[in-house]
Amino acid sequence: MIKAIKGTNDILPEEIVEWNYLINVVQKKMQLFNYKEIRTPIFEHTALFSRGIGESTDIVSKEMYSFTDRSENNVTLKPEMTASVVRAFIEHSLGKQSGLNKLFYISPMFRQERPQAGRLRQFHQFGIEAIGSHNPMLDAEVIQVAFEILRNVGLEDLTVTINSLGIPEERAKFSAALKNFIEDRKSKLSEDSQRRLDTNVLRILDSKDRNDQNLLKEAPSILDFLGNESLEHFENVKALLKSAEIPFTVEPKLVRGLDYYTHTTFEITSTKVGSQSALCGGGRYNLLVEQLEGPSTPAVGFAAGIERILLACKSEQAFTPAKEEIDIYLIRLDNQLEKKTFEMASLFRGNNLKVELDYSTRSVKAQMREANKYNARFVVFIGGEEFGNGQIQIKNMQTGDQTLLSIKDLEKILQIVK
RNA sequence: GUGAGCGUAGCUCAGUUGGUUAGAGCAUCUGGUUGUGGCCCAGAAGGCCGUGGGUUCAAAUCCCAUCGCUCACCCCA
Repeated sequence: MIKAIKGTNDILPEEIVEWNYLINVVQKKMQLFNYKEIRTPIFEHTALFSRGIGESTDIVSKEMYSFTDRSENNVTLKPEMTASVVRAFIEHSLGKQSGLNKLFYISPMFRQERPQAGRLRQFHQFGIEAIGSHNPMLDAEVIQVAFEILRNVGLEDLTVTINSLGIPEERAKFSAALKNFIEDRKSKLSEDSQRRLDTNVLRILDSKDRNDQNLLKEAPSILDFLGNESLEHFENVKALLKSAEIPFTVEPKLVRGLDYYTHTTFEITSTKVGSQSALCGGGRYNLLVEQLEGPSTPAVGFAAGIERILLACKSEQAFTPAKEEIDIYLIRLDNQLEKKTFEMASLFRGNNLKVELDYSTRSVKAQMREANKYNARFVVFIGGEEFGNGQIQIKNMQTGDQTLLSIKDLEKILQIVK
């Protein structure tokens, strides 16, 4: 038997209900905040991601689904959306048409990692890329959109953490200081963190190792290395979040793994989804557009994991989808009447009624059971003596009341059923 | 890439000092008198006990291998 590829999931009809609910909330919120949807191809030239995300990041160095196509192009299934959106922004000169582009997306992403709870090889994200403004209002707005979406789908166990990484010069100074601090304690660190000393010093900060965290208690804080402008930007963002009544905590150790972040970074986590607790992550990336050979343009955005959010919803029992029902189930008392049943179905469906019928030849009892299973509001009996007289029985499944009506009196039938 | 756990019916799971024909609940299907649901009752169908090898008179059960799944680490949504 051929099975789905490891780390990929079928989304069955039962689950689609939850997906649609979430996506609906996302679309409504995006509309309210005036974000425009953008869709980009599912794959891109590999160079876009290696240049955009950062050669040394884990995503690029070991998680990408890359291959060469028949024309010997190096292509990659997109592991995240920011690089693609920025590419489209540059390619279509969106910055020239409008000073500020507020974009959102909903799309599958691909990363070849070992799957676990809340981590898949094909997963789905929605997110925002707001390109074209330095204003801290936009940082705050982006966080607000993410937070409100999560709140609106019914999640309560949410933690918003924010931090600022400043500008590259400030980050470099901090990196050096941190490296210094750590070199002295190198031997006491976990193996993983010792390795990170060479690859990415900043990431030692969010090591999960308890001992590491203890050692890091007295480590320098990025916030002490920020210049006045960076500090002011950060203070502004915090003030705006407060005014929007979004609860947050400042976490100087929140560095995030992608190279392109500057200034604000943030994360929204839940304790309800297992080890992969980040439902949403994002921040400002003022240098990426330029780095991808576009005009120097500031930007800020986030990405949120749909599967993780749904996991959180499930464990918080955040929403209970409404029971599906159908308007009419057609029951034929006589199997000779298939054509007539089909015509009746067309007639009702033509009047915007949700109709179901039996496609096998089954007893009336079996058909009734099916009608019940489908949550039919009404059942129409076709056949028998009354049918010879041009009449049908309509049964209200809730009350059990049954009415005999003439087939030709469509007005009356619709009146009862509507 | 590293580590741990688990594979028995469509689903959730019972089933070892190795011993008849492998079970339950839910779901499915059919009945419970002429043409009527839910609840209830009766019955049916559904399994190479993940796969391959080994030990044994005898393996779902013990051993080895292999595949698959899950969770965790790394890292990220």
